[in-house]
Amino acid sequence: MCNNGVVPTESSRLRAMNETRDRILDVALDVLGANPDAGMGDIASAAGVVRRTVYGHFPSRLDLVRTLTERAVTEMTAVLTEVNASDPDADAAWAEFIARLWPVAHRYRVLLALRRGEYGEAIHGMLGPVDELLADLVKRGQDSGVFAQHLPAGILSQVAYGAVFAIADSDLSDEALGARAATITSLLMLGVPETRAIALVADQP
Amino acid sequence: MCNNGVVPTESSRLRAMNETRDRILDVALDVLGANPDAGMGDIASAAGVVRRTVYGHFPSRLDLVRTLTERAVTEMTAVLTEVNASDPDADAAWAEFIARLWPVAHRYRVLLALRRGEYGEAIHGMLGPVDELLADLVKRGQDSGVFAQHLPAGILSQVAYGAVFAIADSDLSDEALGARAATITSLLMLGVPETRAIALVADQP
DNA sequence: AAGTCATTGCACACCAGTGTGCAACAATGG
DNA sequence: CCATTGTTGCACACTGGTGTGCAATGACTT
Repeated sequence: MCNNGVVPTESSRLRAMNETRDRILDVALDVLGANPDAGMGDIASAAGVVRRTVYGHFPSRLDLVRTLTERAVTEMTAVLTEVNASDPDADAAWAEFIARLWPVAHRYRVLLALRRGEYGEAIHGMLGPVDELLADLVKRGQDSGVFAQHLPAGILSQVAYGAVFAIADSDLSDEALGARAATITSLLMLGVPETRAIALVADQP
Repeated sequence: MCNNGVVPTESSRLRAMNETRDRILDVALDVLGANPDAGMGDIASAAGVVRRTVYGHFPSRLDLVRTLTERAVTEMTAVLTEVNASDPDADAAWAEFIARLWPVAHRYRVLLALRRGEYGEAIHGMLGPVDELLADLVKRGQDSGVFAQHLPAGILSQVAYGAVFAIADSDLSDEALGARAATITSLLMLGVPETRAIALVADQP
């Protein structure tokens, strides 16, 4: 009676099953990214699988989106808490955060669109913790004088990282340029002077 | 044989008809603003009218959205061309533009959401001229050195006025504060120094 | 008074997407 | 070899929105 808990050695069947499950999730990000209104059928065929199979892994469309969101929240909070604790300066923390968040944001940019309409409330609720961490960081920057105060921290943080997603969404061919541009732009709108913003970006690897 | 062209004196029937038509359009902005996926039925009942009547004025949902977009484009280009010609400094022009655009942007903020999914292409196409004017203004600012160049003018203008719409979309209770915040934020992300941005906003009535 | 016509209230067909049920199939594991 | 089980392909019912057709109504026009 071994293998009583979960996934000790993962028999080949289970591995295959998880692979299709993961593939569905990965593909769903792409497909929904291209068209947020895509149906389960579109996702299924894009994943090389039948619609019925998708429902085998995710009882409903909402479950799929929810799982996607969970992933995003997990990855984002991980980056955010880590950076938040390590860097004493709010502006440097923001710069590092965006730089490290960029690949994630680029992958999950569809969630911004999905936040409206239909599952908006569910997604919005799950993204709450991320929003709070973000607002805290901006608040810290405002209190220490490195960020502007023309907007309350809650809204300013939303608008700033909304811009990051917007840039991630724009058809920018160069990936690295996008990351730098997103960092600089968000820093600028947070009230960081251009010279300082450029210096911060230059520090990034 | 008078009244051969259009609307010379508008008999009371025609006036009533145009009133309902305009009411439908006005209400549609609100309803779609609250929920971009709202159906013709929702719009109809919100306008105090039956669904069938809406189809009497607009043969299809697309026609309605198109009319809405036409309105927005007309109002926006009017403001934009006027401001663009009058003000020699790009940053001052942008500040005035946003200030005057604000009420319009606030009304038509739904178009930002509608730009994706379903009618996205149609709307995007109609908004083309506005995008160009906007990009030209930003380009002018970049060439004269008042705007930053971390992003190409086309994308930077999109992101900047995307932020304006985002602020218009945020649940900001104070209207006047929203306009000022939108102007300052967009100026900041265009690379205008905070002091200059605040000075420009202070010049606004 | 008679006619015009926007509006109404119902009817309907149509479409697209969702979610479920079930019998077959095929690869894996004992 | 046989049982398990993820996958498949087809079936179906259901929902919700779209767009159309048509007779009846009632206010306005001539």
